[in-house]
Amino acid sequence: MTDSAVADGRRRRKPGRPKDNGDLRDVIADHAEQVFAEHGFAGARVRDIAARAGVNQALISYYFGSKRKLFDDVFRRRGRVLAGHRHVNLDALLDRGEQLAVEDIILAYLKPQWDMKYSGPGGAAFVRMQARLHAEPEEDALRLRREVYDASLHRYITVLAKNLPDIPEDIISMRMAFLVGTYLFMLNDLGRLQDLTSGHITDVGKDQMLSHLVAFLSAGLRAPV
Amino acid sequence: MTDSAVADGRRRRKPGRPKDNGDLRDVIADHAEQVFAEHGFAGARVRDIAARAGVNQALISYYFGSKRKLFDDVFRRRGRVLAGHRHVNLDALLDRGEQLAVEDIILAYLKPQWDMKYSGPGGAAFVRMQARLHAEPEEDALRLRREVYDASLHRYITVLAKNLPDIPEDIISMRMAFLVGTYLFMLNDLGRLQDLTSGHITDVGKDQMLSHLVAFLSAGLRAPV
DNA sequence: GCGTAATTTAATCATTTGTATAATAACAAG
DNA sequence: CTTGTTATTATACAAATGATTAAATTACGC
Repeated sequence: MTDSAVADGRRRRKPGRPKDNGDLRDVIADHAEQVFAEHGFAGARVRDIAARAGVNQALISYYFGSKRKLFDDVFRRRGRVLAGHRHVNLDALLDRGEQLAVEDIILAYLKPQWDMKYSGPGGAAFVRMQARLHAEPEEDALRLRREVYDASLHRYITVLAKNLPDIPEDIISMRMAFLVGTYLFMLNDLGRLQDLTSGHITDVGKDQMLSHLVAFLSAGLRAPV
Repeated sequence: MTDSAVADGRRRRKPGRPKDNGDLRDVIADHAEQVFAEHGFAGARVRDIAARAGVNQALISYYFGSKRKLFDDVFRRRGRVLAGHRHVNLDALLDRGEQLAVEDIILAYLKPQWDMKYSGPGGAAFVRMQARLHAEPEEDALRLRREVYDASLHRYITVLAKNLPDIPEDIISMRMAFLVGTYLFMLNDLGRLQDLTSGHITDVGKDQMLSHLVAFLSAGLRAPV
């Protein structure tokens, strides 16, 4: 339901450039995000994306070249935003100068993803795309992941290492990898937490959940070697 | 010479029941496991599975009915084994009677999965199948997950709650959900840990990795509320 | 030995899928 | 007004896909 002024109203039968030229490219990307999130790359159907975006199927070849390029494009778009926020948050922390708590650093890393998830359907879809991409062993997927995550994750590891002098940087690296798994898995669908635990978790709000997660992960990161 | 029988003189199998029935059903299941792990459900091709198993494509319909049923079947097969080991491990712990350490409980839960992963190609494939299945929002996938994980996870939560009286059972449930995400994500491909951390982790053996993980998760579980 | 049921194959079917092509309309430039 | 460029559509296609069919062959109970 990402607004597409073009999507519902008009049904032009004849080909040709419409009067109100569009950023149909963005409309396509938005809907593609949803479909890829729901079905994964292999499961997504180009026809479905085109239909939901309310455009002709050929348009997606026209704008993106191929299904794979569309996927990469959509993923990078959000990925860059995410990485940007992470960098900004860490910079802000470092500017404070004081000694940082592990909790603050973890929160700075997690919060952008959290906010993105709840920023709208597109954000939630991106989280699901990430979870799926992390389960793909293919080379393409690997490159994309590295491209998106590498830089900011590395900075956080360095800062954490400085704040946890008793723990070797190797271990911190490893634990940050644990962390990525934990939050992605969970953010992927909060609702599923209930399933995993047979309905025990019901009335925990998203903010509360985030702080629970930060507490859990911070304790793990600090665990004595 | 349009006779189809001997066109290529190689091993052209005539139809019919083979002398020694070598349970092709299991052969198919084994190879299906691999293919589903590599490409996910949607990405897997029935033809590919049949080809790798060295059987005719129709045979998989004959034995399993459909692609989806084949997937479920394969998944359940391993899932039951896994759940069985978890139950056994926990029973053994409880029989000891003494006060249990959180580390022991976590290890009892994780070890079967670990062992399975390193028990052979089938075990490793199953781990990847799990990671993929957990990223699927479809209803089918959800039911299957519940069916496999529910019972044993629940028991572990109860035992943990008894051993961590300061932490409400709700919180333990939530943290166990975190735990599932953490270990699945990581077990999915140990090699990828290196990617996530830009090659920082190299010479950590699988046993060592397991104890690192147990330390991390136990600390997280024990974190004060 | 014989008939029947079980197992396996080749061949094919009906769709689905990603992509390509040609036509057409809006718009800009000259 | 003509011409060219760009955005969009309907249509089509060749390849791939999950499933089915009919026949072939053998194991096995009687």
